[in-house]
Amino acid sequence: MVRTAESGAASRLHTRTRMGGSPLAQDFYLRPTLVVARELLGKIFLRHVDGDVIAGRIVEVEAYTPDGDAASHAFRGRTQRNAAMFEDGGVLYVYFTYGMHYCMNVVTETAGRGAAVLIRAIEPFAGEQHMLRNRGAAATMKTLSNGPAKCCQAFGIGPQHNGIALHGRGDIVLLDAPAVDDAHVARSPRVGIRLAAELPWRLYIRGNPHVSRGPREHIDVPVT
DNA sequence: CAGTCGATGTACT
DNA sequence: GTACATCGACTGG
Repeated sequence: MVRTAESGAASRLHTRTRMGGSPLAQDFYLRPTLVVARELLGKIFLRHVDGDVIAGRIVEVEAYTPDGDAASHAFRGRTQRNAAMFEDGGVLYVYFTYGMHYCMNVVTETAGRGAAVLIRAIEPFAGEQHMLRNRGAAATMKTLSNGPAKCCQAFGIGPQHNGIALHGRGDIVLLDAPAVDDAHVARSPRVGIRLAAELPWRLYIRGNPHVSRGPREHIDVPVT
């Protein structure tokens, strides 16, 4: 049978149903960045590619907020690289770094704000074999997606995905899933930054084996 | 384990 | 020119 765009979309909806969650609506992303970051923990990142489904549960994120956050790519205003951060929330911001890696962010708040949440680690949920192939020889099941560049590699995310919507009918989507209890959420300073290094805006699921290498210390203070 | 370091290209100053 | 929201290989304990 010829695969039309329509049947492709129908197939994707069917997969979402099997995964147990519906796509997060755009409203989810339009709220304050720290709130979105906190609630992204536990949600499902899913991609349809080459007839496969790759999916996993977000277990670690970092917030890059729009007001006075010197570590944010948007801190000095809009540039060619960070333009996606200034779109309405709910699109992907993908950037290239260290000469060889891509990292992906979920854009938050409303157009013109310049805010995003970095996806730092995902617990594989489906399509692990596909992820292994994408990651290459050095990868193991434990290191499939326990870091921001590894997440992009595992899911095949690259510059062609910069600015795409996560709440539409495309082949990359975030699915709702049960909230993670406060007791399981830890905070620490963000990893690998120089500026604003004291801000504890890395959030992760405490004890989850798919969280990246990062500070062991955590701060038991509610996210504000 | 932990710590160190090279790879490798681009955006921005 | 410099810094970079990283990774993986390698070292030493």
